[in-house]
Amino acid sequence: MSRTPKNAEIADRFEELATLYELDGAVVYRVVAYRTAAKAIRESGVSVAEMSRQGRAEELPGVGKTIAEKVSALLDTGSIPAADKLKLRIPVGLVEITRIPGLGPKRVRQLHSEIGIESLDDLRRAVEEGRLEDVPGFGAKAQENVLAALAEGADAAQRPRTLLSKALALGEEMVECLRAHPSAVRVELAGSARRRADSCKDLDIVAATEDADAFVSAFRELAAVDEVSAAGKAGAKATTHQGLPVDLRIVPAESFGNLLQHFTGSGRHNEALRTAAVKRGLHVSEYGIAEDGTVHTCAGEEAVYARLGMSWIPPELREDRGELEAARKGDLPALVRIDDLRGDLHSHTVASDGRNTVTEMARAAAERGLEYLAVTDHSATHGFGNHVPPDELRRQIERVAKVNESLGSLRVLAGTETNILPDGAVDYDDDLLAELDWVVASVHTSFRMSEPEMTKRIAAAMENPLVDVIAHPTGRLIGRRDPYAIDMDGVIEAAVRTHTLLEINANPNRRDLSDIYAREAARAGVKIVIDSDAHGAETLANVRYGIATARRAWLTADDVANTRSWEDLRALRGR
DNA sequence: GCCGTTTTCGGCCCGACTGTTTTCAGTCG
Repeated sequence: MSRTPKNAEIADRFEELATLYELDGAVVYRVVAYRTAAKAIRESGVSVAEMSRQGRAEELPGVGKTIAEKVSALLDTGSIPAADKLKLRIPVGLVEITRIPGLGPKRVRQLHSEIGIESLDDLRRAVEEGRLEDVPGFGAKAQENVLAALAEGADAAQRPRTLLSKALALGEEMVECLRAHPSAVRVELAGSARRRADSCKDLDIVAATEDADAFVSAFRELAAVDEVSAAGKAGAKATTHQGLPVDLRIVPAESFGNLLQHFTGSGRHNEALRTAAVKRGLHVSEYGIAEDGTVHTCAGEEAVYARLGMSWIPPELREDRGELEAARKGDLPALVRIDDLRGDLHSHTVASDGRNTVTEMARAAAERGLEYLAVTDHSATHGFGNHVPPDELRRQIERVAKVNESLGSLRVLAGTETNILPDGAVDYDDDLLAELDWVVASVHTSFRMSEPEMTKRIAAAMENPLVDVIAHPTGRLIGRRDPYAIDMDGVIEAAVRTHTLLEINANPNRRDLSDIYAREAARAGVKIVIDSDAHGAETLANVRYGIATARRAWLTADDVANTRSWEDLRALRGR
């Protein structure tokens, strides 16, 4: 690899290696070890390539001497010798076949050894020619399944995920309706929606009820529910009109806590939780905690964690990123809450591409209980919506001053979201920027620069003492656009040096910084700003998704700059 | 292959579902 590979690229290579080992029949624990390492590499907030060069790769959980050496080899030579060797024996086409649901490593191996399948094309021909029937264990159903998967295309296994905002809107509405049902005892949203992940594969609802049949009937009748594929006393499976699968589980009230804990996940969190429990002689499942043949059930989640010797863990932290150890030691952070926010420092008005006036936005912010709102319309070279040329920005400053005279306690800050040009300059003169209360800078053009160029570009903007915060620092759109090539370690370093703040943009499509990067930035001492980037009064409420990301990033109120009064916040800046 | 509130060696989460091997291995979440 000639340039520095990203964590995701390194992780992909180890995922592939894990599958190759799996196809080769290696012991499952070795395979699991590679998958665990791949996940740690993918989720590292700092560059694993850089860590490896510093000889620090083994600091990653699940990365030991062997895998650290393989990372190093990958960086030096562009490939992992063990993978090259395996590929001589195992066609890489088999790796693709394992992505077909129902076809795991054992059965794919069998296809290879029995009838010489080496690729998806081979598999298609074999089914068409009826040769699958020669393979023991492959009946009519298996052939049907393979044909269906092939018909859906290579990406069949990668179903589109639903953005958290959409999943939550549906899930919360359903839960609210179900709670209103007379037989409802407890109803909670579980799964990735409860953990506030970026996106959700499905919705999980856990309920305790006095009349399961009536409750399931009510579930079938929910406005959001389209098709119900299975229903019984234990729950139901359905799909919403948007095609989002919903899983309802009905459980006895006395073990509601066990089930809620189990179905909230994540899988990794539960796995780590159970591994640790086994060492204390406890066996955890969704039905209870078994100890010496006795199964203890828990009505609430707190009791589950308490029995395992730790404090209750907020769902946003349940990703096996150190939360279990912290909970055992009583070291969990006091996560930032939406009520901690005292201001919003990124919003738009009709001056650029917003839908409301300064006054309307200010009133809406005041109604949300905020003390200050920065109006930060797009700058002169924005390229879509209305431009705000320097003269117009000066008029906006006057407008803001007038609104402040007529308004109650909320303070409107005159600001801008100025463009970071390809050379790192911003597109207003310093004289004008100096007249503003608050300057947001961000990238909206020339996304396809090389990583060093993009990093240099953003660092250069941070060097300008009048730039207070970098908005949506990676430019990602969840599920639609990858982050632009950028070295976040370099950006964080520059932020520390220049006292520039970094934003968690709360737009549910962005949530940028991500939880991973926000955690890394805060660890490095960078203060984080959580902004709505509202383009209308109603989207000021989007800060909830920014708070969700911040909580997933382990941030406390102190880590978040806009939990402070405006006077305290302005003192944090690099000006 | 990794790791240490039983361990530097010997373990490594738990249960449901599926298809088809009539007793369970493989796969999945």
